[in-house]
Amino acid sequence: MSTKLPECGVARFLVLLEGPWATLIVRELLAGTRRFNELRGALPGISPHTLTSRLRKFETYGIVTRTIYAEVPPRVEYELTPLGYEAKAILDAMAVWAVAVPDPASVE
Amino acid sequence: MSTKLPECGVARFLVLLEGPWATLIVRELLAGTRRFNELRGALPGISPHTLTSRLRKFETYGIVTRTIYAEVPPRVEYELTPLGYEAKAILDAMAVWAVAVPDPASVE
DNA sequence: CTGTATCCCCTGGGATACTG
DNA sequence: CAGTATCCCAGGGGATACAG
Repeated sequence: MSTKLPECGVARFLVLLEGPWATLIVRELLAGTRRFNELRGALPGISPHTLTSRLRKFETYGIVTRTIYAEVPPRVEYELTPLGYEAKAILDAMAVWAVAVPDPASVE
Repeated sequence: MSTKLPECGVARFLVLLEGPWATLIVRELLAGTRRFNELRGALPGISPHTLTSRLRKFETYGIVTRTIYAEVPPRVEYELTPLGYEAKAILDAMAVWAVAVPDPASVE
């Protein structure tokens, strides 16, 4: 990120899971190994551009592994590393809390 | 956010705490009531523009209250609502996990 | 002090087309 | 199937100046 955020754990998290799709991709992988197009299908609206971009970033941070099977047609599987799986508790907590927050649209 | 994300709890969270500063502001308020300039001082680099923008959004979602004291000079205090405080566990978890993730810069 | 108003930049993300 | 390459857009965010 261009913005220089303060040095704290939360900021590290924000840089890693930057952007609206990042967290959703991790969430999808939480359910198990996924192939490129399986992820696309599970994330309606995401473009291959974005998906590739996020996946590559996760790889460099070591929270996702990319396994290539030299077959025809080619097959590539993405899977969370143990470290990646540990994010599950956080995503679950995020979902629970967010649902409790009232929707301003329904209020105003 | 312009992007239409899937309908799930995690997505709600992402929309609400959109942007790198949002979460950090909540984190700061977790420590207690803060005035506008106290937040600015605690968040080096944030512009009044951004701070105001995020704070207003939090208000509309009911996770932050804005109390205005008709004094001279004017004083305005921001405080998390009980609902807002409940996000503490999530931010703590985020920080713990993120610190465990290796920094790719130090690896490459 | 607490914002608001402009103007500009940057990056995530979409759309589309094309390759190994 | 699994990407990569372009081009474009939206909006978060910074800087600065100004207002209540």
